[in-house]
Amino acid sequence: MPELPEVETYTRYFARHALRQRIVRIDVRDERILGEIRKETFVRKLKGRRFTEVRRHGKHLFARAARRSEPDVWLHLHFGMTGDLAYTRGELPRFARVVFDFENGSRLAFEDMRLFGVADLVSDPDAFIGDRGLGPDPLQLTQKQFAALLERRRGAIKPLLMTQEVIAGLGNLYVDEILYQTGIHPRRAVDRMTDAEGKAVFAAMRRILRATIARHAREAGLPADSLIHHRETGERCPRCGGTIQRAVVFGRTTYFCAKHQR
DNA sequence: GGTAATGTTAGACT
DNA sequence: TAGTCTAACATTAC
Repeated sequence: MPELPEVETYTRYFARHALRQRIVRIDVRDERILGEIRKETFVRKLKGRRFTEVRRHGKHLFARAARRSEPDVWLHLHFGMTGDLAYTRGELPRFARVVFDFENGSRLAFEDMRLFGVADLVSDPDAFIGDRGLGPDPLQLTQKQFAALLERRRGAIKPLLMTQEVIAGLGNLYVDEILYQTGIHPRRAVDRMTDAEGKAVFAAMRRILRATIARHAREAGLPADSLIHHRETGERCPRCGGTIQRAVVFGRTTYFCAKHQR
């Protein structure tokens, strides 16, 4: 389930289990997950190294793999639509695509059923973020900076929030949730939003992301009156009694309340 | 069997 | 130019 809150959860999971561990073996079980990099290169560059730091930007995870007196290499993971991590001593997940074996006998599996994710290597995460043109991470953004992102924009709010080059980390589910909780229609033109609405979107974004990250840690979800539990046409809106509608916006299935989202 | 799925991207259109 | 749409990628679950 990889949007920003999930990738943040994977990052913490990585830190908890895989940090400071030496990689003794790497098993690329399906090369299609590697993108451009060759399997031999990927394995050769990581083997024998130790993960010393893990970072996240938007939906991207970076883990520094260090070896004394050699330049750092960073493992870069993108989780696509169905990516996940599993640290285990026992059975591997069915769709494990890359498996890192550690000195202590445990293994970290990068699994991804649909193979839309990527595992590769980068020399510097900041350079990667710059090259890719990724926007700022929503959790490291002030209200003022967020307001600046909306300035001089045409078009609808949902596509804007989904565009990783504008702001990095939001996906289909959480953008719908943010707009639902602020009462803004997904197709509302950005230049027809008030300053107060902009502030409300910013506040909801932070609130929802933080709450989701916090609740992932406890295996719970967003409150029962959140849109995420009612993503079905014809559902009764738990906030205003309106009807949940479905539309396609920016190529993605979008749910919203026809009554209170304007 | 048809459809849709939390993502990204190239190409085309307005 | 900026914004939006479509199709494609691979695989499963309903």
